[in-house]
Amino acid sequence: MLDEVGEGTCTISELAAEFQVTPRTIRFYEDQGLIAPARDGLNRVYSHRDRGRLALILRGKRLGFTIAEIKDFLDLYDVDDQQVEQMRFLLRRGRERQEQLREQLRDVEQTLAELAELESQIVAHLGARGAAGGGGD
Amino acid sequence: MLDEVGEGTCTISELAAEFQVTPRTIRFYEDQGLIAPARDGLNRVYSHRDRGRLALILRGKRLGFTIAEIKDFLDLYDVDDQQVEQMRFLLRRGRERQEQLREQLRDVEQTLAELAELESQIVAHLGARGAAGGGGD
DNA sequence: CTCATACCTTACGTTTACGTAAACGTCACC
DNA sequence: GGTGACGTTTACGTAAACGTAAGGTATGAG
Repeated sequence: MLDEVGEGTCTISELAAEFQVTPRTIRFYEDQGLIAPARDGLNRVYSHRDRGRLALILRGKRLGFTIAEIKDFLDLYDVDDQQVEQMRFLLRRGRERQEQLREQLRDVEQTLAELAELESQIVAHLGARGAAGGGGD
Repeated sequence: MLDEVGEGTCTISELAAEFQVTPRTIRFYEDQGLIAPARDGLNRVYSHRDRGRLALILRGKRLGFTIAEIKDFLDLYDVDDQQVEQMRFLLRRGRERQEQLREQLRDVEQTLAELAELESQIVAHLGARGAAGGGGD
């Protein structure tokens, strides 16, 4: 066990397991410049800070941002909190995304309504033929 | 003007313009079996019904469904009312889709919540520095 | 020495939904 | 009778986010 590089450090597969992703995914993020772990020879060594970055990356993904967007996003959190301009930028991006999502929300709701109607029509139709159409759950 | 094939009919580029898509897109949907216009020789001729189908396709897309899913979805609206077995199948598919959508709905709502929180944090951060960060609407 | 593990890099494969030529037919018009 | 607008088919290109070998390296165990 020669990997005594630091205290809160870990390997790529450990980090991957911790965040429920594959090592490949983490390397991919590195390729894209989202994360830059230290090295012990060739091997990647992840610090507490790296762990934080990965958490932010994955949250960005949950929010539906692209890798490129998340990169900007991360660079924002990088530069110590001074950059008011960049904060405003992020604020704008976030609001844009909110609008997109609200539209999506309306669409989904409308479709749910239509599907419900379709369902009741089918049920009625089946019922009319004496074939109880409960679906058999 | 030899295109007197019907009354409510139109060409591919007319339809494309009407729905803000390219002719290529419409041909692609045809390739995938989502739509099947009549032909005047080689040329495609779109009916009122075709127009309705395209509208449904595009709505499905806005909802983030794949083409394959939309195809099933469309077949749903096609049903000749006779086949009880098929009705039951469709009923099941419809219900499955509703579940998917409800999940999606929850995801979107959660994401919106997270974004809102992010926004308020940023606003607070900007506010704390005396830089009124209203976004300048 | 050999094996098994865990790591590495390079790089092609995958899926979805079209974009973008290429090469051709055909029609109305001047 | 050439020009341009519009149509056709066939087919390769593209972007996102990894998956998935292929092949090399380092290390501890037996």
